[in-house]
Amino acid sequence: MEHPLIRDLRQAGYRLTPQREAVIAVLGETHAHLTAPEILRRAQEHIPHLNKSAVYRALDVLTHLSLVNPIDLGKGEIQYELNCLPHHHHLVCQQCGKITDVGESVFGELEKILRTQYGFAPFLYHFAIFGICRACQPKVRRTRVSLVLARCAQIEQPLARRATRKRARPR
Amino acid sequence: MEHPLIRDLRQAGYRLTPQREAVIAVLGETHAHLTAPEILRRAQEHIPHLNKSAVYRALDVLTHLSLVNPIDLGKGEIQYELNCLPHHHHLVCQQCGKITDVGESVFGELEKILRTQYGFAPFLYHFAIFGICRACQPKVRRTRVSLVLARCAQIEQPLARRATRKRARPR
DNA sequence: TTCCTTATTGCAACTAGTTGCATCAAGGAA
DNA sequence: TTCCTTGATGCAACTAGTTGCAATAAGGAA
Ligand SMILES: [Mn+2]
Ligand SMILES: [Mn+2]
Ligand SMILES: [Zn+2]
Ligand SMILES: [Zn+2]
Repeated sequence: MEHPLIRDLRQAGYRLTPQREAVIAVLGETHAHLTAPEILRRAQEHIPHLNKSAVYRALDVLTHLSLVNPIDLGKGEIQYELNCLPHHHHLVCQQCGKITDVGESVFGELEKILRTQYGFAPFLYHFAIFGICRACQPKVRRTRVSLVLARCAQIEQPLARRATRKRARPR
Repeated sequence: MEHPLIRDLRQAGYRLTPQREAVIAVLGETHAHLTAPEILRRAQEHIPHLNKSAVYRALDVLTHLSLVNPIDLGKGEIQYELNCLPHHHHLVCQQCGKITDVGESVFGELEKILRTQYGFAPFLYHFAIFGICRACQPKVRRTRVSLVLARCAQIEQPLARRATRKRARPR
């Protein structure tokens, strides 16, 4: 019988092509977060001369059908995963990089407010919420940064990327 | 006297360069959301031979200091704005594209939960929340899409981009 | 099964964004 | 004011992602 994602794709009026099938297969083979170039590379094991445009377009279609979630964990790359239940979200510490998974219930109240007060039906599939984890909060200097105050204690440390570059070539 | 953002930049140990000053000036001149290429173009009116790397790196620094917010409204481009108080967020309808601004209070309960249950201090500066607006909800077909059900009524319509391409060349 | 419509692909040319390294200059120290 | 340290820039070469168009093929109809 047919993969449920493929059924949904067809039901939405899209055609099933070997290219899309390969992308779905790659995403179905793992529960990890994959970048588009990674997906391209793996899908080429199924279809050797698969073009990158087809992959990007397939990911667009699947994302717009909410069959796939795009994820930005602040690493400077977008990752993709199948949209599975139950949904989960990630707390990303800007200081140490630690990622904590949380269930979908944290958005319960937000969803209620948006539905009742705004009549808006939100898609709360997979969020990355940036901030400072418990362990890092004492380490973060209590600098007052312009308009963003107390409530949002600020980071003072240079970017991970820049720091890396620095260490790599101390001259 | 000194611009507060520049004071914050210095206080965090970064140097003030004409390049960074130009980027800050461009963002300060407008309250609109600007893309990196737009910022580059405008900043080159201040510094004609300004290099794009400097702009991207300046935006990185300002973002990591939370002086600037990067914004993804689902248009396939990242926009930037100064991080001003009071914070606001956007509800983006996936069906008609309508964008509704909401205040920061919608995240009140979420922030409380993350702080008390997880000890996590979130940065809730500027979010885009995707979903379906009140007006579009009747239009959205009640298709059951794989694992994502009832609660998350699904979109069946092709992407805006692809639709455009389609209309543009009906052959 | 064959045909037809048109969605989808591959491709090429493009824009966006990243990175390593040599050079430059901000800004603190003397 | 001059010097020095080292953070920041410019550049070039790269990867990531987008787009218009001609060719292809999915899948419905006959
Ligand atoms: Mn995840
Ligand atoms: Mn905004
Ligand atoms: Zn941390
Ligand atoms: Zn709408």
